[in-house]
Amino acid sequence: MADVAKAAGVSHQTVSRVLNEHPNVRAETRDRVLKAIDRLGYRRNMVARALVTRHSRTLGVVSFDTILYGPASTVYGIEQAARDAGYFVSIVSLRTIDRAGVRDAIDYLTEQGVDGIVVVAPQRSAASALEDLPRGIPVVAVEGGHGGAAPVICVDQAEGARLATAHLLDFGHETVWHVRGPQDWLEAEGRIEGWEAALTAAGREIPDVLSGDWSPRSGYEAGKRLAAMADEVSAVFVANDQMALGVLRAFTEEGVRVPDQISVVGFDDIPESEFFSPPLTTVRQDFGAVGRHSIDVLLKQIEAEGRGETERFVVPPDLVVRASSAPRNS
Amino acid sequence: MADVAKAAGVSHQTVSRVLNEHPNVRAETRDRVLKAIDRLGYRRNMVARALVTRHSRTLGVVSFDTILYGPASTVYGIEQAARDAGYFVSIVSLRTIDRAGVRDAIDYLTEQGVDGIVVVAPQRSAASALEDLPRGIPVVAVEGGHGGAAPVICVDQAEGARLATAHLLDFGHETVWHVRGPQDWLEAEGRIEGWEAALTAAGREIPDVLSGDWSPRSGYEAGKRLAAMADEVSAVFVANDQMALGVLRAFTEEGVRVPDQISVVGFDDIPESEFFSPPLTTVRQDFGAVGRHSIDVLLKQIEAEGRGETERFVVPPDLVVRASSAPRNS
DNA sequence: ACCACGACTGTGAGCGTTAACAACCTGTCG
DNA sequence: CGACAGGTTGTTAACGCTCACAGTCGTGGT
Repeated sequence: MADVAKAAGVSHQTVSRVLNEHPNVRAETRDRVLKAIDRLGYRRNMVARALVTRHSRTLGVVSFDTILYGPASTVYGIEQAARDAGYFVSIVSLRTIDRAGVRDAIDYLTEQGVDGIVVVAPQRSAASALEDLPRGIPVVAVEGGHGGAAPVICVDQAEGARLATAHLLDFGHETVWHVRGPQDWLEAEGRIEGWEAALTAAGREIPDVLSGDWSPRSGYEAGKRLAAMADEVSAVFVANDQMALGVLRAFTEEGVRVPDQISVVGFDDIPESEFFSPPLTTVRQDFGAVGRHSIDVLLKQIEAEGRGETERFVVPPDLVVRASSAPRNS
Repeated sequence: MADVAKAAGVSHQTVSRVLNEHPNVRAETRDRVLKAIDRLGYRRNMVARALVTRHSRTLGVVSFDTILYGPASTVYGIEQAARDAGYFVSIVSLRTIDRAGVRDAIDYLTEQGVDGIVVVAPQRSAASALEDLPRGIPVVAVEGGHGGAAPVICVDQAEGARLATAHLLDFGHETVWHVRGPQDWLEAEGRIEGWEAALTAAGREIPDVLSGDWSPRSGYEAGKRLAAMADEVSAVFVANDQMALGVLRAFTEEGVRVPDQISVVGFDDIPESEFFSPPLTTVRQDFGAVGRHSIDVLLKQIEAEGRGETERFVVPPDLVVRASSAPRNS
C-alpha cells in the first residue's frame, strides 16, 4: 500500500480511501491511485483489514454429511446467499455429529475470526450443542429443533408429512404405513409427528413404524417386509426419496405393483424421483429459501451484535403428486 | 494476550510460546500460562497470527454445481483431507462457470489470504482459466484437463468408459451406443474418447452419439429415441447414472426390457444406482482419493513455494457389474 | 478583510500476533 | 575460577491496514 501511495504521490491513507470508496477523494486523485494500483498489480491484504476492523466478511458453516441431497442443497443455498450478501463461506463438514464435534467446530470457526456461523444441525445431538452457545459470536441453526439460544430456520417437516399422509387418505386408503428415518434425526421425528397427526385427525389406526437410516438399502429392507404383508398394506409414506427408491425396488422384486396394489410417497423431491419406476409422489423442500433466510437472519444478528431476537423461520413444503400414488384399488 | 501474560506473571511472548508449543518453556511456567488462559477464557486471534506469519492455514476451493453427486463428493473429499492436514476450507461455488468466473474466484480467494487453491474445473472453459495463473499462489486442478500451469488430479474417465464399453462387447453385443454429457465438460469428452477407443480396438462401428446434459430428463429423452430403434440397439453406455435412470425410465415406458433387449451401463455409482430397476451396472469413481491427492499435491506446492513440479495424478475407476447388463440375447 | 465551513489530504497510533535479538540464569568443563 | 553452551525469559519491531485527528486549501457570507 505504501508503494502504491508513493507511486501515486499520495499518502497511504488516501489509497485506503480510494479502496473503500470514501466520497471525499478528488476524482483526479482517485484516477491516479487506481492507475498506480493497476500498474503495480497491488491487491489489498484482507487479513490486515480484518485485524483492524474486526470483521472478516467470512461466515462459517457447520454441516454433516454434505453428500446427501438435503444437506448439500442447504449448504449450496447458504453459500449462494452469503456470496450475494458479500460474504465468504468457510465450511466444516463433520464426519460424526455429536455435541462435542459441533462445539469444536464452532470454536474452531470462531478462532478463525468468522463474523457469524450457520449450524446445519439436523440431529438431536447436534441441536443440543446449541443450548449453551459461546457468547460473542452470532449463530443461527438450520433444522435445529427449538435451537436453544439460536434462531432457527427450518422446513416444516410435520406439515410435509401431513400433506403426504392426507393425500394418501384422500385417495381412500384405510391407513398409511411409515418408513422412518434414523433415530436421532429431527427431520425423522418431525415427519413421524405429521404422519401420526394426519392419521389421528382422520381417526385412523396408527400402524407400527418401520425403521430406516435414509439409505436406499434400508428402504429396500423395509420394502421387503412391507411386501410380505402386501394384503394389509395399501399405502406407505417413506421418510425420504432414497429409501422410497429402495422400497420401490423391493416391491418390484416381490411382484407388488405400484401404485395398483400399494401407493408410495417419499420426501425431498430429489432430481431422480421424477424418473423412478413409477415416478415418485413426494414432498418438495425449498432449500434455496432456507439458505437465503438463514443468511438473512444471521446478518441481522451480526448487525444487532447478538442482541437480535431469536426468531424462528419456517419454510412451507410442497406436495408433488406423481404416478406412485393412486386411489385405493378394491 | 497481554491480559493472560499479566495474569500468569510472564511476558506476552512466553504466552505465544506456550500457544505454539515451543519446546523451551519450563513446565511450571507453561502450566501457569495454561491456567491463566483457561481462567480468562482467552482465544488466540488467528487473524493477527495470519497477518504476521503470512499463512492463514486456510485453503480455497472453487467449484461448480456442488449439488451434483460428483462435485459434492469431490468437495467433501477435499474438505476432509484438508481438515486432516490441519487446514480450513473456504468455498466458492460458481453458478455459471466460465473463464472470468474462475479467475474472479481465484482472485477473491487470494485476496482473502488463502494459502492455496483447489479448482474443481470439470469444464473446458473453467480449465482454460488455469492456463495463465496469477503467480504467487499455489493452485491445483481437479478434473482440469491438461491443467495449464497447475498440477492435475483426476479420475481416468477414458479408462472408465473403456471398461464399461469392453464389458458390453465381452457380452457379445455387436456395438455399443452412447449418451454423452454436455458439450463443454471434460468428463463427457473423456468418456466419449474411451468409448470410441474400445469400439475401435474391437473393430466395431461407432454409432451416432446421443446428447444429454447429465440430468435424468435428458437421459429420458435419449432413452425415448433409443427405444424407437430398439431393434438396432442392444447395448448403451450412458455418461452418468442420473441420465441412465432416465434411459431406464423411458425404456420401461416403451416396454423395452433391460437387460433382455438392451443392456445399460452408467457412470458414477451414485448411492441410488444399486436400487434402480434393474440395478445399474456402472463405473465407480473414488472421490475420496481424488480429494486426498489434491490436498497432498497442493500442500506440496505450498511447501515448495510454487517451485514444485506440475505433476499429474490419475485415479483409476472401477467397473461395478449389476443386473442392467447381460449377454446379448439371440 | 475576516471568519467559518466544507472538501480534501496527511500523520500517527494501534489492531494482536510472531520474529529477531538480547539478557539472564544455570551447569559443565578445562 | 572463568568461559561458554544452552535453556529460559523479556524487549522491541514489524505485519498491512483503518481510525481519529490534524492539517491545508478554496469558497462564500458578513
